[in-house]
Amino acid sequence: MIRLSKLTDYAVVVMTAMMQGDGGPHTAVSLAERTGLPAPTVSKILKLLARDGLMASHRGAAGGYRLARAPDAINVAQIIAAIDGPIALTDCVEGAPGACGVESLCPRRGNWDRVNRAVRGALEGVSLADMARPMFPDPVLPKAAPALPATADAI
Amino acid sequence: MIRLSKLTDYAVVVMTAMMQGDGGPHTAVSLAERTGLPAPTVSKILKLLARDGLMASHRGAAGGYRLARAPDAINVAQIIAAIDGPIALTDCVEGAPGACGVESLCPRRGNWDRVNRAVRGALEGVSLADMARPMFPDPVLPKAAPALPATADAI
DNA sequence: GCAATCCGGACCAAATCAGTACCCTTTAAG
DNA sequence: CTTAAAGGGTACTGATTTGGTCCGGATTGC
Ligand code: FES
Ligand code: FES
Repeated sequence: MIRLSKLTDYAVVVMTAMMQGDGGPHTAVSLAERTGLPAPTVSKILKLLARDGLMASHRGAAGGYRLARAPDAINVAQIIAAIDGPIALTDCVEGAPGACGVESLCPRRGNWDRVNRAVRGALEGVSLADMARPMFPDPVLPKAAPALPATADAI
Repeated sequence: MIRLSKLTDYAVVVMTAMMQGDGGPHTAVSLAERTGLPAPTVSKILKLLARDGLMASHRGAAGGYRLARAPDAINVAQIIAAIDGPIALTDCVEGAPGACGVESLCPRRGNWDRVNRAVRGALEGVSLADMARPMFPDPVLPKAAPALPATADAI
């Protein structure tokens, strides 16, 4: 189903949660409470995001995390890259030669690259601000539940 | 790493292999020989592709598989959908409500949909014919090995 | 009728992922 | 200076997914 990992999903949840409130730093546990996610998991996510420079972390007694950039300067491609590693759909797109089993027989040894580029472009086009745009002024408040068109939408 | 499954990769290998030769049907084992993949696996792939109408199958003594459409009328999105199931990056994009754990707290309960659409569009833009375009006139013949720019390319 | 071929499902082993726990380092507050 | 509140890192385990294999049918051509 080509799904991205649940952690990445959570990362967006956490980051959107950080967008609200004053500019002060958020601690891991406070974010966990607000998102309803387990605290250790939130901590893990924040660490990964900080490692890639999407978060500014501040240690010590009154420390916490803060978004490193404005929400519209962060796109989902960056978030995915931080959690799941580089965006590469296949093995053979990497630098490592021999990663692919059928290497010498395979006709399109570099054509997935075209697909990669297309997907990456699509992902870069969506910013964190876009993801947070609708509903979130405060609590749940699903204004009549958008009623997704269900399966008819999946390819 | 948001990778697509190895089976999907193989599916493209098999399909490009089917593009060469006359219009006659290909048997599963002959394709296995030519691609170097294990025969049962090839069979499995062909079955999945046939189920989604990408292949025309013919049973019986002189049976085999055949591409249902012209190579440029098949895009990678369709192949992925056939092997991996519908292209949906997250649970909550599906029709099933309650699939997502943090549902009621989650702010962007339909915004991954935007990302999905973008990715799907990107995938639909690449056809099977595109994937097979360079090298394949006959055997391996890697004309000086494209030398992919390695990691610098991954996001 | 017989052999070749596809069809559909069940099945197992391996890899990956999610989640948790533990301990260390850093830093501000008192 | 001391202490406690935070993040930093790593390692482990259970659950889930994936890759690959197998087998007993159903179909068709000779
Ligand atoms: S799949 Fe990697 S070279 Fe063909
Ligand atoms: S992740 Fe599914 S509703 Fe939020």
